[in-house]
Amino acid sequence: MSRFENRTLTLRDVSEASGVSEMTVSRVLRGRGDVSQATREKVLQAAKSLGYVPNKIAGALASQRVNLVAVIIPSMSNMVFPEVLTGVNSVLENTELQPVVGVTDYLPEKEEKVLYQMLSWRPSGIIIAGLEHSDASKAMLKSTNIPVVEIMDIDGEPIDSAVGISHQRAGRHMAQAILEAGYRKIGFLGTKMPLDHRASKRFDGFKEALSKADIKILDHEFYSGGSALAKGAQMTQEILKRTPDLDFLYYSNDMIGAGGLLSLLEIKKSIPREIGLAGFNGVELLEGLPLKLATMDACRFEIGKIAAEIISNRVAGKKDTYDRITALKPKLDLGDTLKT
Amino acid sequence: MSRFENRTLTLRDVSEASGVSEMTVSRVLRGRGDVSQATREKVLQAAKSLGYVPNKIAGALASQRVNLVAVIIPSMSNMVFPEVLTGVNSVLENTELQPVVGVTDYLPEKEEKVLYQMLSWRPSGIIIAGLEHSDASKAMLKSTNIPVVEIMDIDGEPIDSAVGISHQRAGRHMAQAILEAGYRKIGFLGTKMPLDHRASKRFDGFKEALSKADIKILDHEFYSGGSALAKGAQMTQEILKRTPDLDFLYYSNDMIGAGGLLSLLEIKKSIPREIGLAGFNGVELLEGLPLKLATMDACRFEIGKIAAEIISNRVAGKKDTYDRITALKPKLDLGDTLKT
DNA sequence: ATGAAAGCGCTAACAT
DNA sequence: ATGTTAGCGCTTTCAT
Repeated sequence: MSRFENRTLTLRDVSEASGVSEMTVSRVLRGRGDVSQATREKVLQAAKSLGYVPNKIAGALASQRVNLVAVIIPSMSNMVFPEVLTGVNSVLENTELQPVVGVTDYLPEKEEKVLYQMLSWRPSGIIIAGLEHSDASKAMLKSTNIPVVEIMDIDGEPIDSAVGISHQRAGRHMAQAILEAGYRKIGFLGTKMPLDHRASKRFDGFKEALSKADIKILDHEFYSGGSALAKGAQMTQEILKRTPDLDFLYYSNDMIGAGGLLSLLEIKKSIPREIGLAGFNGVELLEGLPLKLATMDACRFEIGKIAAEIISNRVAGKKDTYDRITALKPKLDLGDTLKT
Repeated sequence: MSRFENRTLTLRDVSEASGVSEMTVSRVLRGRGDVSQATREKVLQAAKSLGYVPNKIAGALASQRVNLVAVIIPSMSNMVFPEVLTGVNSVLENTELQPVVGVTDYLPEKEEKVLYQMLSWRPSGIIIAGLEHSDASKAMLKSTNIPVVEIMDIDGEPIDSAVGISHQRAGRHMAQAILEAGYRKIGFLGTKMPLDHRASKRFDGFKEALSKADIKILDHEFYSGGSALAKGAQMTQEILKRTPDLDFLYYSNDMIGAGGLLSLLEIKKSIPREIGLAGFNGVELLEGLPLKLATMDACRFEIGKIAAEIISNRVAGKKDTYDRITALKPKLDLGDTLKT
């Protein structure tokens, strides 16, 4: 292509090719208005024919501005976080800002590392899942003077601001709906993940609401790893073998709930009469099952969207349009598996 | 925290706090060996107590090295690309390199934009899905002198190197397996996505192998948008209403295949006797269905892993351990829905 | 509307 | 083992 095989092109190359100063080239390329039409065209033409791509590293260093937003999430592989990202993207697409994603695998040490990495790029904002962080992570987040939005959860004190739902409340509400429907012998099935604080909070809220009605969970089952659908089926069989008189199963996520649902349909259980089921998340993916699983929408897209709006507003210097804590209200969907 | 609320800390601050030159601080922080134990500790201590986070922007500019690998994929929301990313991560985790992901939504113009954005950060390597790119994208990829690995597909000429499977071959093989099993009245169900070249190639290969046996697809159905599970169910009902004597349905992905499978079980079709089914991708997510859908593994994790290895080897200056084109062989899994 | 000079915060290369 | 100097490729600021 070019004669310079071993280095990338610089402003200077475009400057020489177009016979205009580097400064003016820079102005044209950043789309600033104060350049004559004639020079603008000359420069654009030269840049294009050379195949010049600006160096953001140098630009960022000089301008002290990095149009990156760090998004730190625990996982990529379940349905929930990709949808949060879609929400983030939907907003950032229309701005100069660009999301950069880091994954923590639910490990605080990894969160710490990822956060440090991200901060070392001096992003314009941080969106990070959860309110629970290691001391070191908290220290980093606090001492930074860029906007920080903690997402998904609002049961706790945010460092800067937070957008999410109350998982305790979500658990309570599901319990109340189950009790109202007349179910009394309730089992819980979830992940063996002490570090998934939001799942724990849902479980806590759930048990709390039950105990107000003097009901206790009759049995529970936890899993880790493996295909969620298969695990859901397997755990369901096991919990029912051990405690056959259960009349309701609350699953900590829709995927294992769907596995349970399918396995119960196969053995011809009558749902929701004989046994009721509910999951959590509202994953659209699962629409199309023979019966629609009762669930609660976690407002994932909305959370991503609002978080990105907060960052983008702050970066633009506008005053906040959201409160320090934005509490979204998850909608309960009874589906076909929670009798009314 | 610190007295300097409005600027982030620099090497200079650490240098002053520790009474050591900036250069030595830099050496310590980059973990280079040529520093005495005493100074090393002094510096580390100072950096930690100040809460110093290095500025990679400046470091990258000075060293002309950016430890970023751009990963450009069409979508985040289906199961396939997150798993590729997991493969990429599994390798890059053990290196200095860090993946940065860009999403194109299967749109060539967006790919062009994302690629330009990525290149402007001067990454150390590029992993990009597919072999089909706009002329401008190709020009950018060609004129770059960093390693470029095109992934998922090998039916075509790579710019630099490629890792993937032949989707034409995958389609052919599935067709052969179906024919061998004795099915003759075959329907196809897929996405209405002319820009998903890999799906098209599978379809082409599939039709080609059928026509060698003088068989033509009896009917087909395309969809776009919506929940894949639900769409699969719906399309299946429709194609069978229109062409009731179909004895096999080939789905362009496992998700719609699963939807079809569930809907056929519900109307008590005998699978695989009365009608056979197959999908594509081998999504682990679906293990746990009442019947295991026949499918073909797309080697997603492996593809990501090898692509990252190629980049990481090249960056390390080692000579290539993989060929220009690495053809992975997808395994056919007959499951329970393709009779033998 | 255009240009010249200075410097962003680091690191390479060369002292000592 | 440690320090000094000179940039990296841009943008800011100040001239013209």
